[in-house]
Amino acid sequence: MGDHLARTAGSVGVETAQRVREAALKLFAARGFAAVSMREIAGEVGVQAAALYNHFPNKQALLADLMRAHMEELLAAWDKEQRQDEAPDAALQRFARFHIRFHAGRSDAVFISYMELRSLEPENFRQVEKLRQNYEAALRGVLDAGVARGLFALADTRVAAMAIIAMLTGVNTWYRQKGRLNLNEIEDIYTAMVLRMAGAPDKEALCSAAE
Amino acid sequence: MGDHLARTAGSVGVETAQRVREAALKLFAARGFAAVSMREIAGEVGVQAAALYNHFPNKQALLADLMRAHMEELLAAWDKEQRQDEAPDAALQRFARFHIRFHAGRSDAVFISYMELRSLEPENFRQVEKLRQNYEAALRGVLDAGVARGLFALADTRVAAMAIIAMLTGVNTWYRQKGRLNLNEIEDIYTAMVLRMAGAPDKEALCSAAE
DNA sequence: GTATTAAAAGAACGAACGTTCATTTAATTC
DNA sequence: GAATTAAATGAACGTTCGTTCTTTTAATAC
Repeated sequence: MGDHLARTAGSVGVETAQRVREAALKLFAARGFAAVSMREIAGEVGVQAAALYNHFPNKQALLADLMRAHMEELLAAWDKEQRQDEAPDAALQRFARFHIRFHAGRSDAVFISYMELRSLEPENFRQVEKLRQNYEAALRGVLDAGVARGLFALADTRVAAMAIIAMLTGVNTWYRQKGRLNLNEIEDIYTAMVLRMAGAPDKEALCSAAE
Repeated sequence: MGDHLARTAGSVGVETAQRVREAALKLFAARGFAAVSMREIAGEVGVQAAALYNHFPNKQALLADLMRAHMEELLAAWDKEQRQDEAPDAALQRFARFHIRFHAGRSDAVFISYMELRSLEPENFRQVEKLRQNYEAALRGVLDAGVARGLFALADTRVAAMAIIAMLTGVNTWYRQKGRLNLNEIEDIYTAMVLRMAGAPDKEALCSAAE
């Protein structure tokens, strides 16, 4: 007997915890933090709700874990992507491509990170918000450098950074793997728009049509 | 006796319904549809939860009412804003200013309309999504006209319309009435960015720095 | 191989949820 | 001014929620 009781054969803590993260990510993104129950997450993992508490102290900590992890991965990935002594226009182009590509593969985490900030308790919010600001500051650094060298014509790099990130992140609301455009095409379209938006000299002379 | 029972003096149905809408809008925006209870909404209005059901059949219908109303107001307002025979670049500029200004005064409704689509049951979702697509189509019409006349250099007006709307709507995540920039300044910055992004000939010759 | 620890189950907790109902009172109709 | 309708109340419905507790079994340490 004992075929439905207690610790199951082959269960490993870290593996279960990871499967809980994945299930929670998917469910929170699809229906929102408040609308998803611990029982649903547990059901997705194939475990009882009480088992979740072996891995996370409570529901809030699970959300905070997901959001913090996402932002830290994002910052680490951009850190790795950066090149020393790259010209601002090339760096901006790199940023646009990076942002689209990184986020496209993580639509659930992106959705959560932009939608569930309000579900975080103050201390968790503070931490995640700080990471988000770091990312924004990284882009602003590129823009500032471009303005300083006269490459970009931007009235306000703070606003521009937010506008660019909002625009790029918006891709996530409609991008589908089997959609009309593949990721490369989307990146091309957006980098062109971003560069032009920043007032960068256009190598394909799109501006030459002016006047 | 009777000081805490039954119909209260001076209560009028349509007024209470409106106050319910306002309370729900505020609470849904702040904490999300699923996280707000009917009792909280009722408390904000100063009424018992059961009284809400005199005005709305259920919680879902209340959300759908808010979202449909917001989208219909948006479309009606843009319809009024449009000018006959306006040049595409002027129309795009008008759209950008309109979108920012309209949304700035309705941050709660905007938040809900972009975040709680997933909380709508299929039929309600279909209706609201249709309205949203109409709005997107309105902007795409401006962009297409501009491309047709050689005023805009856009590789994909579908993508561009979504990018512009995402970028403009992003203002709502940070704009505050007493912030560093007033609404006029924000509109100036964004219209400049949008026009340049579309590749519109720049009257202030910002492109002339190129090459 | 025994003792300990880790990871699960299942039952139960009180609290809160959306909603319904019977009742009461105010406003309106005739 | 009596009858009707509209708008509220308070209590209650059955569910579901996040979480805790005890128990059981698997994996690990000695």
